[in-house]
Amino acid sequence: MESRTHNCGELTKKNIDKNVRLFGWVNSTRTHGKIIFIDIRDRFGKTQIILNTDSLIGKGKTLSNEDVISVSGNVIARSSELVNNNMTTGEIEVVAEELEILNMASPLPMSIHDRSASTEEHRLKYRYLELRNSELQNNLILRHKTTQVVRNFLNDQNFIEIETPVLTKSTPEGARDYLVPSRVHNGKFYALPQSPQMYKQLFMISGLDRYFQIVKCFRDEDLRSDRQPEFTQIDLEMSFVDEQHVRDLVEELISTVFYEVNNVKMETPFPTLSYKDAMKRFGSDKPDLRYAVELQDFKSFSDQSDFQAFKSSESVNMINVNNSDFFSRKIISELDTYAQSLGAKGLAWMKYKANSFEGGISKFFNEDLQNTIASDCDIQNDSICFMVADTSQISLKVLGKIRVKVAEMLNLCDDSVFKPVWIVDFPLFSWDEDNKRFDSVHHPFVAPKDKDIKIAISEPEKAISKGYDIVINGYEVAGGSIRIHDQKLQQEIFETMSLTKEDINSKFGFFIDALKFGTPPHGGIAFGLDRLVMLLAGVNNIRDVIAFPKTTSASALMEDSPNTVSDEQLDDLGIGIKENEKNI
RNA sequence: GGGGUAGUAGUUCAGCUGGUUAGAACGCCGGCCUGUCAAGCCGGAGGUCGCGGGUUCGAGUCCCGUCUAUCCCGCCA
Repeated sequence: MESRTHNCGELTKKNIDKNVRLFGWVNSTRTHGKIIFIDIRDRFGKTQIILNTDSLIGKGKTLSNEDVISVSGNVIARSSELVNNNMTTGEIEVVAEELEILNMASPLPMSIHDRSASTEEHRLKYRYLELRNSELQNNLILRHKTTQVVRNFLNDQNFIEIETPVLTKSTPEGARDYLVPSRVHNGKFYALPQSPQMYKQLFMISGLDRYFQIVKCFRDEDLRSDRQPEFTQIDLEMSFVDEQHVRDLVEELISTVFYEVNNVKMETPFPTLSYKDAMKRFGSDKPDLRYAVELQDFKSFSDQSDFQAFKSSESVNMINVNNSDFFSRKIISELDTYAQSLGAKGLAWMKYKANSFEGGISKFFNEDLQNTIASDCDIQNDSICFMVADTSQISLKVLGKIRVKVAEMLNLCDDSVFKPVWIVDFPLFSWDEDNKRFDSVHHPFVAPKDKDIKIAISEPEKAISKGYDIVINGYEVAGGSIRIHDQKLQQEIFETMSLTKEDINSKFGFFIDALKFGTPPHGGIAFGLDRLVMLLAGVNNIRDVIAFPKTTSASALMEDSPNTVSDEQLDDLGIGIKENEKNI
């Protein structure tokens, strides 16, 4: 095969009169009898080819889209009226001397120029074709750039990249594990890692000091637009640090990534919110700070009103947004339905126009009270208030989701703006009402604040952790903590979570054992790479930044996995499938 | 596990309160055309209306079930 002299995206006026050879796919052909235009495409771009001799035209007529061709010819300038400013190569064209069809393509089952012209089901089945689309290719290139920047940055900071096992051990905490049956040990199973948590802590015990890895993790839980069953973490851990050391490094890493990949300058230090404040002000532990709307405590006002339904509620919160005219009966009703689907009894509202409240529940508030509310809550004319009354937890959570929904409806989010925020001071434990026991808010290895070490055991619900999350534009992009390095405390934390001594020993025994042989203070963080790239790419779907993603039911439509296996394979593993589970 | 939306030609969609032979665009096949750039013009082929059942003289349309995709709740230490 002849050598390619240039790719399809690099020829410019500088190459005029050069003889070149291009390889690529037929992007489109335009036949005009005695002249044929072909756009030849590769990953780097498109170039217009001219066929204008009888033999080339004969060959050109047989071309169809996506045929793979090789063209050699001369680069010529286009006259000014023929320049195509939409193409980087639009100032030139190549007059073909030779055209070779390397491989003909069958008609494609989908358009590669317009992704929206096919259903996602169809696009996933022919993902290798969808990946010819430049938008999707750009996302993968962006992902590549991101990991390159991360590797360089961490390498410069003395981190070393170390791999951890993929066949590992199931643990009782956390998400459901993906299991891999063992042939050699019939009846036993490996688990795929939910994260390399214990391994990276063991690296610190080993004295490796600074570790990172860009690594696949697996969680067998139900999916969302920002969740895949297998996803990639940028995982890192460092020794002899406290929260501020990790956070400083992570801020530098993030701002370096955003600057080098997207040319976006981020201000450091990032703002910080306590978990408590985040819930109170935004009704979420992953608030989108691109819009200023905040929740307000409305209980003291509603208690003075005649609205009985609110008086009996533990908590009433309110958000206020502009553009009251946008909120028609229909839109309000949609929001009410949404609020109810989230567990609220309903969504109350009233509009503020010409210095008084109207509609919704406004009639329960007398004029004096209305004036007090307007001034105390800083209500502007032509705005609307939404209120949810319930337990504090439900009221905040539901209104937090309404806040996001309303911002979406009003287009308050600018995708070119990035607002990072640290969420800190999480509780160490949450009470699991179903199982009547304490559960880690992050995971069992998170250290309590120094002042809370004692109460972590005596009054677990009051202890605050050394955990921290990074939230950007409403997405939890990274989460980490300072870890427990004291063996006794680790043991006690497990016991606080009502794990039996046997369970602790069989699941975590090796790890607790390791802690006693000289464990340095250490901590780290893990980024969701897919979500980070999602933000950088300005898309709101994790599948758009993954080459071969799975559907929301965790199947792969292209290769049709998961799939059944032969009886021989099952026999080897000592596994039988229950009859009623077959063929479904 | 629960709720919403969608499934009709190769692809994306239209198809009204049930009624003759299920339409359009793009793609495909054939023809015309020397300046197009998602080229244009003329002609043609192409359908198990997701699947199963029911109601009806008659179902793409109504009812029940089911499958798939997607969004959300639960879930995701």
